[in-house]
Amino acid sequence: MSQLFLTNSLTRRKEAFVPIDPGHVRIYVCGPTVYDYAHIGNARPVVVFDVLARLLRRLYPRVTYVRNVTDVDDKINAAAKANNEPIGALTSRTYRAFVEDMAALGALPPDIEPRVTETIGPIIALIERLIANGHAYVADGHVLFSVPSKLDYGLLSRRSRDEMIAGARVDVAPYKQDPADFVLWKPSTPDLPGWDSPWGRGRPGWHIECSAMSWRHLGPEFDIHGGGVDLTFPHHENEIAQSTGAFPGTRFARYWVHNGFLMVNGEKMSKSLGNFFTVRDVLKMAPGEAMRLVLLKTHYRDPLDFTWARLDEARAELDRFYRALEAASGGEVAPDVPVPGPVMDALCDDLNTPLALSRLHELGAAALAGDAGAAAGMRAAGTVLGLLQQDPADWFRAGTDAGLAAEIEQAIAARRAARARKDFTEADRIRKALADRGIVLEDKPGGATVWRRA
RNA sequence: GGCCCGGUGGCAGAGUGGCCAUGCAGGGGACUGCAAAUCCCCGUACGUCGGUUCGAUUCCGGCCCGGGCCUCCA
Repeated sequence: MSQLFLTNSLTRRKEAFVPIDPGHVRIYVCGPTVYDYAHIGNARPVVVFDVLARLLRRLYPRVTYVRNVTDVDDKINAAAKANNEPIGALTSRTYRAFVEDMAALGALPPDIEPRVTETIGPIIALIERLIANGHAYVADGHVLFSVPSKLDYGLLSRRSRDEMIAGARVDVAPYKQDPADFVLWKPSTPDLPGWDSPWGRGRPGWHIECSAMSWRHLGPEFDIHGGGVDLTFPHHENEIAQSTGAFPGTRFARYWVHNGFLMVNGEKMSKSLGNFFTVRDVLKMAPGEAMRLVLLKTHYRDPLDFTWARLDEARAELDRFYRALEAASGGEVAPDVPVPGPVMDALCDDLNTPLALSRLHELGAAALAGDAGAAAGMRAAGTVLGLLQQDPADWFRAGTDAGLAAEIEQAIAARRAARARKDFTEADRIRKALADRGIVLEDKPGGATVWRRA
């Protein structure tokens, strides 16, 4: 069995992955806050950790992958108010859209998708433990985490408490004992979501939910915690403080895995710059599989610059992959074969998807030369990468209804007749007319003509 | 200001102390009625200045540039 290596943000080094329980690997990833359609930056961790989960399932007998759904949040409250829509309606509608979009990107659902609204009990229990352990205090209706009470605070982000305060942009509320302290529980107004607690009606702070949900579903200590680099501080740092503070002697997550930031046209994606794209925007321009490939063409830790040219390039690469599958196996799905070693090795080396893809291209070249085994290997590799699982015919001709398909076949027949009588002007006119509608014809050696979308 | 990433050929993007990445785009050729696809061939690549070394894109240091975090953010 291949040995998996992962870059652990805690040590900043690539380490051999050794699970706590080799019989059951447990991973937690920060999921979406459901207040609006997912943007392409949201899609990156989903796809990256989908590949990691698929890989872990190949390597270990049992994997539990937990990704939370944040359905209590100030942004949600604000969006619901702006839309004049009940909060529950907004979150369930947005969650459904998220599920659809991520499925379009080929991401499998996690094993468990806990919601904050279903985790209030564990959140309160966790806060009570923190108070009992001297890491939290009640002040002015709030419960706050006492950062100075945790001597090891700042290990993940390598930031001392003094450095944080030097940033001077922390909100120094009067009820805080220390400027670095953060909210675990805060009072709620009657018009906003709230739950009864020992500290009155209120709602949880942002960070506590992940500590509570991971604890509930994976225990106080588990293998991998994933998320975007931008969450390293303060979110992940605070999660560690909360969880290890509530359960002294435990280490919370053993491996912290962070995906790099996504930019658009060299700039940070933002609504004000006009370069903000949702997954839906992209899906109007290209198949989800092409967007997935864009996300996997860059190593997960590196910054990724999204451009429409890259999306086109990814589609062109997939054309070649599917052509190879079609050439070697006629589109037949091969029986279960192992993932080719070179691909597996690349993925096990800190999820090196760009290298794995280059090896997929090498298999593609062999498949184009007629090597059916290479094609089967591509399919197998695709099960880990979440690519190449379609029938090539669907990839090349998806989105055309039966009527259009029949029309194209008619045009092909007419062109065949024209070619038979050497009327190449007419034959080329027919082909040009189809090309103008995005349909490309290919004359095969045997005399057959096939079509595909451009 | 503090902490942290990254700078590879037209573009994207791996990797390595001395020899091929890979893909896309481009040029030439084969094939084709012409195309498309495929195959073959081609292009001074490693931010910069020093250091270590027989030899550095690869190791070390300074500098320059880009980006992230320090506030909601994947």
